[in-house]
Amino acid sequence: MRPTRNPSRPHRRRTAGRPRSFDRDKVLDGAVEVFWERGYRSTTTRDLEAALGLAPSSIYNTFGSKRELLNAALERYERQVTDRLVTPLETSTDGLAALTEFFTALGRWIVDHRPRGCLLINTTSEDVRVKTVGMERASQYRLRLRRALQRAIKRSVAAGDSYGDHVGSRADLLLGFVLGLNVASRAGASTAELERMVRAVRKQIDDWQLDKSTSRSFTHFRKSP
Amino acid sequence: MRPTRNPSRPHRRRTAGRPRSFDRDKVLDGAVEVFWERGYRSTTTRDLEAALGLAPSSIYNTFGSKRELLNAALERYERQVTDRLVTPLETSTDGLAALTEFFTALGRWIVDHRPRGCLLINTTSEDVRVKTVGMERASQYRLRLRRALQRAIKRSVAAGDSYGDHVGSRADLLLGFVLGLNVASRAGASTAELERMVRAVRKQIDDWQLDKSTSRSFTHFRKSP
DNA sequence: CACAATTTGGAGCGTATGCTCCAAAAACCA
DNA sequence: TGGTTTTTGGAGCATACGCTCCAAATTGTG
Repeated sequence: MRPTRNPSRPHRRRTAGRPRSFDRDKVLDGAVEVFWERGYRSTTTRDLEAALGLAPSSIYNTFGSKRELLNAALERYERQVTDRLVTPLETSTDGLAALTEFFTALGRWIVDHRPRGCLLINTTSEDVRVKTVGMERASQYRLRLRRALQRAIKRSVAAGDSYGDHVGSRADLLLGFVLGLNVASRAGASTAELERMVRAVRKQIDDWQLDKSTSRSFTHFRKSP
Repeated sequence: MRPTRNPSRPHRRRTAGRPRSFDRDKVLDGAVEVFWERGYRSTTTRDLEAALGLAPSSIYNTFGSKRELLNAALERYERQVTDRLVTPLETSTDGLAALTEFFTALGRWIVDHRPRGCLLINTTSEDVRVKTVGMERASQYRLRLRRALQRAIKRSVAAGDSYGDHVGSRADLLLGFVLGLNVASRAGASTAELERMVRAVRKQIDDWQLDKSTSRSFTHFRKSP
């Protein structure tokens, strides 16, 4: 065991040294791209060196190991997804409309990044034996997203837009569908297929809405004996 | 280039030779297990040799390469899933009841194999650059499953159990959810979480049912102005 | 400028990995 | 039984891979 510095938390410099020639966040963005396309296991350190334009010593000096670089990349990826998709859903005061907007934005995100799916999900899918940090991260992300979905449904109930029973179930349904969309993209679904799926979930959300003359609830009522 | 025989289609023997000491299908079952747990990329040929109890020459003589072994394993895996889950759905004459049974069986399957998810989906998630046979296979499987789901919904419409609009959308919703369930398992969802998800989709299917006094459709009607 | 501190380039180390090669083994057939 | 064909065990090859090491470069400081 050699006494190695913890690369993730650099101590304050006592005296000066040669400064870094690259921007840490830009490099992480590059790492996200590579891992996202090739997966963790199929990405070699030489792939990373080439894509990031860095020598191995720079990478290892800054991030410590390939696995830690992945973790840092995952953190950055998650924040970008969260900022663009989850936070708007969380901060919205709308109910079902917020859900519709969320799925519209998600659909755009997924189509834009087709066929790469979700980096977080992809990395958890590679080897079940290694308990990755990605898995912990994905669990927390799932929890957070489900909570946001459920709260939007509750807001719609409070506004009288939607019926009030099994709110949690509907959140679970949506959560499962979000995961499914990502994996459909990764598994090679066409843009048309993905967009059709997004329309499907939005239609279902529409059907949860009460008092909408064009909605299925009317048909529903009319067909009842 | 050496003239190599095509291992996947052994020609009929002209004269005898030493017979194989193992059962091809049992070996494939073993390969499914290994690939399912570790993923393709993290499975080494030595892992396979150990798990299958075979020498490398036996594996390569029989299957040709690691990739071809995966393809053969995928084929076998797909048939098992199909027999247990998809065929019952396709051959059933029920409508929504067939869907409920399908998701019950799927839930059991997924919980039984937690946290391995779906081998087909997992293998498509590893490296987006290589156009795997698994990806083609997964696309066809998705198509087939969607068709089966849609037909069940249509049967329920024909039987007067369900309203008749946007049948395709509902099939897409269910299809996306199936994919989501698998990836939730792989991503470390607990048994409780998975079962909750299955209950959620079954509740939604229930809500598609007309003329059921305990169903949400009644609430739906009652709450309408 | 000398010195300490840090990063950079890049050679290269030890092991892992997919696969091959070949002699020995084990079957059928004449 | 001798001949032919195929499989089996396992040594081993060529490359890939994660990572290390170190001299040179580049900064601030005294």
